[in-house]
Amino acid sequence: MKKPCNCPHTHPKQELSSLTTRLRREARKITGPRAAILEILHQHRHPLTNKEIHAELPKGECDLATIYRAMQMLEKLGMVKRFDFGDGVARFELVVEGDDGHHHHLICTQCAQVVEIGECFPAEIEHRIARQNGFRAVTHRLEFFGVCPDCQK
Amino acid sequence: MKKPCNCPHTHPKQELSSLTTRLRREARKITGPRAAILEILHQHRHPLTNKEIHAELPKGECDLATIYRAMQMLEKLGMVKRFDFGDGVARFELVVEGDDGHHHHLICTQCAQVVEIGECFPAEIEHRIARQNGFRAVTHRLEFFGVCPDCQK
DNA sequence: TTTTAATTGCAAATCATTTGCAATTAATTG
DNA sequence: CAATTAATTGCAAATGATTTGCAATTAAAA
Repeated sequence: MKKPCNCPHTHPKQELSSLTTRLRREARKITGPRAAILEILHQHRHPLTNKEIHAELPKGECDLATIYRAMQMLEKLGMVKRFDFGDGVARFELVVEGDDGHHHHLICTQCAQVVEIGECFPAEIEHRIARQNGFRAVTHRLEFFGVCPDCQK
Repeated sequence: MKKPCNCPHTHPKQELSSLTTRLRREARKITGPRAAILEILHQHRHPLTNKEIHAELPKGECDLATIYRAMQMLEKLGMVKRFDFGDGVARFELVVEGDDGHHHHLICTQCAQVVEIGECFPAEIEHRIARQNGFRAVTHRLEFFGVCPDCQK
């Protein structure tokens, strides 16, 4: 379950400083480890596991436990979104300010390649499901799985 | 994350024997622990965790490791379907013969009550997603979360 | 009933994630 | 800029779910 992320895509420059601003706003310290973690998340568009983030950091830069703690905090602040691909490992993606980060992925079951999906579960159907069962504040967790072009060869 | 399953619903009688038949067909032994596990799954319509299954069994009836092994095997044979509610614990449901068991749930984030959902992600949209990305054999994992009627009070 | 391969119990091993705690440090204050 | 303080970190140990090695047991075939 891994694949080098050779995408040169980085998020808009502005974002990084806005991230530290957001942290400060919450009375949180901008520490070396945190800046480094945000930097890594910033350079990858795909969800990363804590272990992957740890591996990206210069050796000894930051403890794995610190990354776990940072992700918990960032998630609580809504700066990061947690994804579950069903393999028992949490993955995280930076969330653009003002957005809730809700979206889905298409994952290759052979090589774990991840594609971000624009589609979402139809809101009308979700509302109907909520109504029919008397539930409130209904959302969903949705991920697609299949075999990518490369792995079909 | 638990709730007594006070549903008297059991699956059609016929099923149980057909289950053992299926096992035999696969050159698998019908052992006490396995029969007991199938019996438990048979009496519950909601997904159960291995620990819950273990708790349902008469004390000392069967080791937890045996249940883990049995579920792995039953899943491979397609007799059981694994569900992931995102809380780090696997849940299983018996699959009706001839069916693939694909369906979804609506889970209360407060009391963990589970409702089985009839709706599914629209096939046309899924096909489009597969096509647009060149993926084959695409499926999805989908669960809904919200606050149930009881927990709204 | 014998033979044999599948299965089980039990303990130890894995893995991801969390946590206690003392040492370190960012940010504030004077 | 130095002192003060609460937040943060590293490290090791603790958790929890799940897996695995292995010797003893047992279902099913012969």
